[in-house]
Amino acid sequence: MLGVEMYPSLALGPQRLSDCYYRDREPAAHVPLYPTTCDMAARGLPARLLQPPPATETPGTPQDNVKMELENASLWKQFSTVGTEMIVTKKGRRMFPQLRMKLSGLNPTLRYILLLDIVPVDSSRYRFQDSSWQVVGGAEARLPDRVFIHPDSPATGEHWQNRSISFHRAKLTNNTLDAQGYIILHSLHRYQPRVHVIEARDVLMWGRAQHSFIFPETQFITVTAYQNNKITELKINSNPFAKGFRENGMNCKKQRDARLKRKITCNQEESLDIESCDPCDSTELLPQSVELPSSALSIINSALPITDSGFHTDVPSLPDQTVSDQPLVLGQSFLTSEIPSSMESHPQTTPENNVNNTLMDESGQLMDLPGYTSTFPTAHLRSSSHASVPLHQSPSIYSMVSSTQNSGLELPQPSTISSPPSMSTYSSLPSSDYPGLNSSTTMPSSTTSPPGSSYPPISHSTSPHLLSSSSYHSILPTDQSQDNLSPHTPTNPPFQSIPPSSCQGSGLTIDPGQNQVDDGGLSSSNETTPAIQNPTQTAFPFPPVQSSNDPDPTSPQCQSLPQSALSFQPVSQCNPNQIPTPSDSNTTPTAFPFPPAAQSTPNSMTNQSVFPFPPFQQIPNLNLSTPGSAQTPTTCSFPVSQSSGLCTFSTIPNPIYSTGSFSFPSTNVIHQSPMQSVSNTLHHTTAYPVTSFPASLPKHTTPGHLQNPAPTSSHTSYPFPTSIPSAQHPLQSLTLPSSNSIYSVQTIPNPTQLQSTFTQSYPNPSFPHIQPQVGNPTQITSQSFHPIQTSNTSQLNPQLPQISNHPQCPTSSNAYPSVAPTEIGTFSQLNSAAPYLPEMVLHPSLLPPFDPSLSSPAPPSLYNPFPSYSLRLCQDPRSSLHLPLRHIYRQPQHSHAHGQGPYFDIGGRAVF
DNA sequence: TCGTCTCACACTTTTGAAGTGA
DNA sequence: ATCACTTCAAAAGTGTGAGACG
Repeated sequence: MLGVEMYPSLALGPQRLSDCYYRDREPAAHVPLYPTTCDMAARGLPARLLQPPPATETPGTPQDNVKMELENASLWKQFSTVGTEMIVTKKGRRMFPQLRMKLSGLNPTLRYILLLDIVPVDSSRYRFQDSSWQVVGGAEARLPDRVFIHPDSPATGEHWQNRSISFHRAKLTNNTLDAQGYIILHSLHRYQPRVHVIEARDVLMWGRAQHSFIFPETQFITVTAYQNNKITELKINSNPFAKGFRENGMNCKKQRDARLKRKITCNQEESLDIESCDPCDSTELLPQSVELPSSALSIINSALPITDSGFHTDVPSLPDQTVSDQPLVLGQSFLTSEIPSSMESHPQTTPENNVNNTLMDESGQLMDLPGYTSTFPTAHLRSSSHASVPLHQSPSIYSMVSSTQNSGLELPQPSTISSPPSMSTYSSLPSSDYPGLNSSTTMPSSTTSPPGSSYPPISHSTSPHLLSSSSYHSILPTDQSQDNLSPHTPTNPPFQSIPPSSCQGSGLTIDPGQNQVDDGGLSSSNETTPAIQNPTQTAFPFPPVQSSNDPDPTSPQCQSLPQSALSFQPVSQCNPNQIPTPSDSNTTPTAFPFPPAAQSTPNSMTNQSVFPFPPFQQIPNLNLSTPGSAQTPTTCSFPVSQSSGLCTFSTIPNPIYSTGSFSFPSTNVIHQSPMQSVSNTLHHTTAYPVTSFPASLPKHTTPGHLQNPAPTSSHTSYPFPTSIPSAQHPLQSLTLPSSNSIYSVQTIPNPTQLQSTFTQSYPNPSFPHIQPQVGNPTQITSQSFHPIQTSNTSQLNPQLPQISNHPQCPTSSNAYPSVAPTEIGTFSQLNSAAPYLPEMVLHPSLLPPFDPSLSSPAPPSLYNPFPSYSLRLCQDPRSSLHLPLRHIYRQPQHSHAHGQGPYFDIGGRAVF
């Protein structure tokens, strides 16, 4: 089914939805939704429409405790330490490792939809140079976000909790014209997968309770061909489909070389003998016989001993590598804890077997060998405890921030969750959540930091100039970070402690040159790729594609913080300026709503000028709060971003929300968990940073630029945070102008602090992950976004401590508390670019999921159970739609036997 | 020339239809 | 006729390397 609230646009009242949707037994075809339009419309709608349907439910239900655990976190961490790369192809490529998680805390009787979306972590483009990922420029225009709906959706909480949930059918593509509904990503960009759990009481209604989860260790860089040999090794060793490339495999290099030789020899012989030889002669035989001595024998030798060895050998080595090369990575810490004892104990031998039985991912788990785990700090163990461990324990699990209504409820959970209050805030957010997302997106831009801000972290690490490399770091003064970081090192400030060398390998580094480039890019903002203009900012700044062209999308933009925050005014309200931009942006299909930098106001944000979008959402918010400067303009731009994200805040009318739930909620909640972790053993927060790509912050972000105005403080740097705020938007901004910064703050602890904590605790992940993405991921992960007064870093700092200290912080690092919706939003849009709205495509495969009889025995008492059938959207929604749903339409099912799974195309453009 | 992307290839796994037997 | 199990072929997933493209 389709969740509406996730995408605010969709969130319109049931009535509305009904118009567009209807249940259908038919296998669901892809149903792409175009949130943008929806969002737009939704915003225009009266608040009440947006509000969630009256809930019969009682708050306080288990929902509040919703937790998600990344089952194969150890595998992910392994990859993360090296720098996870995901192949993207035109035909679509599955992710490996797969996203496999376990949910807990759901109301067994309620139905939920699980969504997967992947958002850019920053607005940079990367290149693998000198054994590390370096920022080489601004990101390309953001594509319409697409959401993969778990085929089992909707299903009862019992259903989800009784099994591991895998998104292995989700495919990634770099084909911007993809009609399959796959998730479209740009190559050589860094992304962060997010999982959303949306309560679906009714087909028409989504998201009363929304929980979003981000696992920092799942960040990855998209590639068309693997760049890092270590990643290739890991993939081969852990992916059953790549068995053939293992040492003992039939398609291993030796074998291939041997075959090649054979061919060559054959050809030679043929050429020599061709005249005399009979074509029928088995060339193979000849070659083999000839070659055997050399290649064959060698192969045999190697193979024999190895057998599984390929795997095994590799495995051990990998861990070693990771360990040695990279000092501890955040992930590592997690790993240790997370890795199930069983896993650890696993002899190398069994991997294959296990794999067979388990998901492919599991193979990865197999990977987790003692050696590997050992790498992780013991301390983490606790937090990480993980997977095998009870949910809360598992470090991997992130507690969610629920946007759920109930949010106010408990959250007793020790480990993950943030204080209840925060929860409540989120709850209110539901819709806001997304908004939050949006904001996040904006953030990147940097509100906090100007262009640089978004990448601040990077800057640090990579370039001395830059602020702290990691997002967190970014916050820190450049100097500090710089000092610590080596140019090449991934630069996560946190990881500074880590030897550069280690970092280098996997860590991302920023290109010194980038800054320049970025700048240039910025100047050219108009160009198709905003990102380019300003890497950091650009990314975020970019308006959602949709917005650009579509009114819808634009609307979001317009929505820009101000609106959303304020009240989701109709698009029309948006700045004219902004609107135009979108058109301009057209650059990508996604077209960024945001107007060129010029539009943006210049004020506070110097950079902004460059980017149409205010670097940070915050700014907008700030602006709102403080009328000032350019912000306004910026806000406009932001809106887009906001809109782009899940955000649809507009839909959400929650009072709380309005109140500025933002700041706190997200922060509190989010933070807390992270904080907790951080403060204590976990460092989760740190972990997050780690996960995020460290180093590579785009140089472009020049420290100096922190446009931000001030309030955000953070210009310093936490772009993300800023974004978050923006997400918060409107409401928050209003209430908490400063709050904006808050996010940033929360999410991003002080750079310094963070650094200290993180770095200490975690080595850079090999991943270049920039931490922070902070903006996004961190926020999310950590949840942490405290309502920090973004304004000053200094402020942030203080907060940071708090965070760490936060009593509530759950011990288990592994468990990731759900991210506050807002945060999420930030991410998605996030960071970067958050601007675009996601496209949702519903795959046919979804349909089946629900078999009431099969699924949970217990019918939802609260509401009438709706049929499991997948929803069918209006086929040609567009025509009818005056509303948001217009975009929804039905896609043809996949011919593939294996359903790809449902995808929603949030973007404004049609899936086809 | 370089970086990036696409494609065909060989291999493995997964899937689902067909066959068999109870 | 139904169900469970096995077998087999096709489809799909995977990394590699050559080549094309800009």
